Amino acid sequence: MDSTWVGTSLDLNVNPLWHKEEVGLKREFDGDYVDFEGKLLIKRETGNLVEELHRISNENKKLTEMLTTLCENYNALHSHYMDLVSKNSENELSQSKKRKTECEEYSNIMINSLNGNTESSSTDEDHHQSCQRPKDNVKTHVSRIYVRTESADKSLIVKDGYQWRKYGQKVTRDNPSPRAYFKCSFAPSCPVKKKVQRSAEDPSILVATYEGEHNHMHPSRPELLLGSSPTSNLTSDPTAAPMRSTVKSVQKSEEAPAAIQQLLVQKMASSLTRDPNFTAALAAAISGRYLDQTRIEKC
DNA sequence: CGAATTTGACCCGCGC
DNA sequence: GCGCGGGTCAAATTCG
Ligand SMILES: [Zn+2]
Repeated sequence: MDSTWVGTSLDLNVNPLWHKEEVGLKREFDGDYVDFEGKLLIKRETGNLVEELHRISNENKKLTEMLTTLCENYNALHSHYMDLVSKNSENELSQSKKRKTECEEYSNIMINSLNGNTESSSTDEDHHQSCQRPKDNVKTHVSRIYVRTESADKSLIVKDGYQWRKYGQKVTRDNPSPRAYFKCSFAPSCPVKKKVQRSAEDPSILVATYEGEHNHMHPSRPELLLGSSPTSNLTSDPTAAPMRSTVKSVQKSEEAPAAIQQLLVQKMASSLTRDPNFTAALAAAISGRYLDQTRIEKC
């Protein structure tokens, strides 16, 4: 996520402008002679800055986890909503017209954040009305999800909040990457399956195909507390490694309709901005990321 | 030690 | 029937 991504609709203080000591610290450097007191002062300031960096990085990590879980929840909710909508239309349809078999609903959902680095996704669209009438198969709710991820290795994992058990992996004909088959861990009471395969054209996109509908609750962790004040969780972890956030830009321009993405962003943002704690925390997170960036490119 | 993953075998539909 | 390609099973293996 880059700052313009959120900065459009969220009223955040993106500019950190923290530590006015920086000017004083810069003034110590004019003239190529730095005396001992200046060194001491610089050392002390550096210590403070490092401590602040750790604190903010830690906070940034927590907020990123929060955002990830939020996106998972959003995705699960959206998928559930799609299921309800399709079921509803199916009921109406079966009462009115039995003959017209509805083509299975390809609901293309967007996911925003997964796996350490958060990125956007794009919906490929084959919204063809090919009302195929195979067997009386109206129950298979197939939904396709395109996940933008940067893990170029063979992890092939899509964190959507549910727990899956892998039961197969095959190489397919026209794709160098294998396809993984998963079942819901609540098998066989929950018949949901999903297939995950890296996209053939862009290897940084995972294509997850969900099939079925969960009949149990979302086992997502509800214990991460959203209402905590952003200044309260300052548990300074000395071993906290700074979050290595890979900064990158969305370059899938031609097949990523930015309008839909903006719409989703606005939808999520409007539901988020009602919580002032969250906005403040997000601002802090962005500041932390900004700090991290500058520190990385400085070292 | 039980659960989850791996991975080759197996199955099944489809075109020839 | 045969081969092929996608999907699943299950024994072996690894993992927590
Ligand atoms: Zn399930």
